Amino acid sequence: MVDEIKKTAREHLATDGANLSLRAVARDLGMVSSAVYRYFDSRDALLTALIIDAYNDLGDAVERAESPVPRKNLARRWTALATAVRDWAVANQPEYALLYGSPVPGYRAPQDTIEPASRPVLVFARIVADAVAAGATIEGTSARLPKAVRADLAKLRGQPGFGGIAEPVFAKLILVWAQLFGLISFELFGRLVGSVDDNDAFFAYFVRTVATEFGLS
Amino acid sequence: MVDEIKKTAREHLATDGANLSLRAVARDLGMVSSAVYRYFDSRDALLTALIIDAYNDLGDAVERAESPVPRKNLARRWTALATAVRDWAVANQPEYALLYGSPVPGYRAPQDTIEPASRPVLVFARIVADAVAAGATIEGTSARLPKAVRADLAKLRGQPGFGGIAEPVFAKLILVWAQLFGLISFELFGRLVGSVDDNDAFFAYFVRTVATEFGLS
DNA sequence: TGTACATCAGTGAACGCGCGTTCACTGATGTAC
DNA sequence: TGTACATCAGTGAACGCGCGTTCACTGATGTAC
Repeated sequence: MVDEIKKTAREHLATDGANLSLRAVARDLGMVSSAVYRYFDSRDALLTALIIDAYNDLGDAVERAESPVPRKNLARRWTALATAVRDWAVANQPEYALLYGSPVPGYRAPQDTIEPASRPVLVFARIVADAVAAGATIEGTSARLPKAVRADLAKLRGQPGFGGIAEPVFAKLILVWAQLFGLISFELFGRLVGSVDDNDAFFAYFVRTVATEFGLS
Repeated sequence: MVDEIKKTAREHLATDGANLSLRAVARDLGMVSSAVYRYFDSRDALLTALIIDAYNDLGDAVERAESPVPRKNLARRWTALATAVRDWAVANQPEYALLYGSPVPGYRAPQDTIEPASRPVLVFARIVADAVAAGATIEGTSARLPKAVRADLAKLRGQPGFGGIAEPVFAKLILVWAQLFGLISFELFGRLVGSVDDNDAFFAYFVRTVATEFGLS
């Protein structure tokens, strides 16, 4: 039943975005609005459940795409990762907007969204770490990194999954990650209309340029 | 009076986001809700006015920052541009979310938002065109550009402001533009929390790396 | 096999609130003669 | 200088709708003896 409610709520995301109506969801299910309270404490609790599910769904998709690729084939691992993120975003636009668009007014994401939210970037970090270990030359890492940034990034080196990534590479990782999501947002939010029409081809090109920048092969 | 309404509506953007309430705005102004209809045809018309104003405000800020820089100093022009975009976004977060965040559910942006929306990227295009004219070497433009993308971008070459920018450079321009907004969105929407704390320093670093990639000096 | 009881998913009415939009109107201000 | 009139910003009530949340409840199902 919880799943039934979430499924219907997910459909409503498409039309209502984050101002999802609990009553409308109940109506669609043929129940009375108060019945939903047996399964979710409040509208925000339902929204949180949807957000966590969406993060995990994306995390699953990414890991499912990347893990079967041979560890040594770094370029294909990166391609699988990036493509999986975009494919998921295209297939689940309302969820993507919920996760990566404007914050929902008045909604504070609770702590338990953090872990699922970080799954895709951890996959990327592993690829980059493996590239570094394999001796890849990474472009755009030779500029003097400001002390403050270096200190910020140094804190993360201790965390599992980030070992071996030097600060300038880490900075590059974040910049490329922002680029990936910036590009997907541009595409989905209609900012490429009028310049790029073949989004598949453009994205593939982007993926290739990044592979080159990271010296992946 | 129109300005008064828009000013109050802008304040409401901060708390309500795009589901701005016309009645709440009227209430704040000490008028009755129907009075607003003397100035705006509907809630959507008010929203459109806010969007156009925001685009123009950003456009003004960008042009004001970039235009006093000597034409030959390409790196400083790019820095002025990028910094102006971010400064504006930081200072006007609700407006930024309205323009560059998730699309408003049920709202279709009318045609007259297009021209103001393109002002900042045109400034960037001019800088890139000047760099090309000055013989700069631009990184990440040597990969084979897919035919479909090449065709898409070729269409834009005829338009004023884009002359002289070859397709691979154009592709790079778009990718960097997506990166700029991706990074600003990450910062404002809280996705850098826990990795980068000193956002100013990190952004400055980003700006420098891009200047290098474009061979600006 | 039959009865008594507990569980619990879902009901229905209500609270108190908000919204966008319409419509006939008031009443102050400015203009024309 | 004084009167008649038009303009028009803003009013107030109403329409019809939606919302999240609460609360006492019904009634079917399953369990225990």
